[in-house]
Amino acid sequence: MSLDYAILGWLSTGPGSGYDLVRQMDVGLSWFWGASHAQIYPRLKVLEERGLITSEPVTVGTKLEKRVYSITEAGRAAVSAWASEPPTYPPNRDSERLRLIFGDHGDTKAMRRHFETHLDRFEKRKANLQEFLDSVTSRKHQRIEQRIADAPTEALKEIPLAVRTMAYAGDLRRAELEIDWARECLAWLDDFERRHPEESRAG
Amino acid sequence: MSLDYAILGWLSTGPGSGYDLVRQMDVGLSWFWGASHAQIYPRLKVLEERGLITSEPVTVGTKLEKRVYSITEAGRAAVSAWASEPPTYPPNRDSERLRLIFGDHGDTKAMRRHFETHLDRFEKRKANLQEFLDSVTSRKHQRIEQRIADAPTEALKEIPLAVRTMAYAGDLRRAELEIDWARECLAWLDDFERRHPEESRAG
DNA sequence: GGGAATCATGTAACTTTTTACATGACAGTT
DNA sequence: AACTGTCATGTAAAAAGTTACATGATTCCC
Repeated sequence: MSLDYAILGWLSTGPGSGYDLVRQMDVGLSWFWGASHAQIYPRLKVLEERGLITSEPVTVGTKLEKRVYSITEAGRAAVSAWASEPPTYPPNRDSERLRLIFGDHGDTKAMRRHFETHLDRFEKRKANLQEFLDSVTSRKHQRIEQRIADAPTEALKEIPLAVRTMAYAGDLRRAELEIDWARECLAWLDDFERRHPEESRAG
Repeated sequence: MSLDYAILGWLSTGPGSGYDLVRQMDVGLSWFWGASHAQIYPRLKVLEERGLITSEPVTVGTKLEKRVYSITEAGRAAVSAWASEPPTYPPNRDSERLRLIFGDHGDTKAMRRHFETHLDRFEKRKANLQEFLDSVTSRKHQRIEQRIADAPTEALKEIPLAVRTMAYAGDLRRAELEIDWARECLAWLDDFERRHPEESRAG
């Protein structure tokens, strides 16, 4: 179960609460594996039962308690074992392209809206990723620095930053490809509507 | 639920059995929405209960019965309504990149295996997509022809083929991007191992 | 006629994910 | 003192998806 390893992997860079993990989803982790608090809190309990993480309560103010989780040696071993497992590929699930293929092909206005939404979404995504990639390459992330510090040899210190750069730069290019694709689809639609002005309405 | 619309959308191009739909998953539909027979058969019953599809038993040979489903007018209306709904975006779930980010960064051999698997997977995917795209553009698909024939005006006959070409060509470029990405990651790894031959082993 | 592959359809148990419900503390501000 | 936003953690019910179990017919080849 990948969620387990998203949690364990994140905790392998330092302790944190369930809420920290929920926050982390908004600022980077969800590029790879998104999950809501309703999944995270129960899962943390399971991982603790299995001895892969431990927790201690921390009192904030006078009454508010949070549980701060840390990875155990067993947890680190589990991550290490998972890391060399062969990848498994889930089925493709793309509701947007499903709509494009099976949608109402008389309704070019709806098609246009969908392409524009696609374009907008990936332009925003590109901007966010660019910002995030910049912050990674200028080494502003405490948890990545921790990873670098934890590397057992000088040479291996290079890797944590490199894999993140590769991963996020890859995502950035994926976003750029989607932007190009949406623009080309819109250009085709412009051309279609120019050639067939009578069809340029909801069907 | 997108599976419903994958089923309805497919049935909107002509009647077919559950098994036909299962087969279809291997030859095109699963590029967008993969599903196994264990999901499809129960779902067909639900859609029939809701009046979106109807079925009739067809006897093959002397005893074997199959149920052939057809979309109803209510079903077509449901597809049409769904087609103009705004898209919803599911959370990202990419276990491969999760492994890259949180995997064992001392084990460069495992990293290499993962990049090679990625490369291999998308090279195969590219080849399959290329073949499929060729068969689409040379109009060898009966169900696409049906879509074209069903278009209410001459101008709209252009759309079914165009959207499929856009969709599969987009997928092809996505596959090509993944191939480039994997090659670059491997090049980085080659360079790393050249610079640090002592780390070129499982850690 | 036997065997293998494929056609054809289903169910049961389980896991994973989503949506909604639910609660309460703390911090700032008007 | 009331209000708003954020911090913080949970549960319950439902939906969606996977894996395994299960059965029988037909077709084709040997």
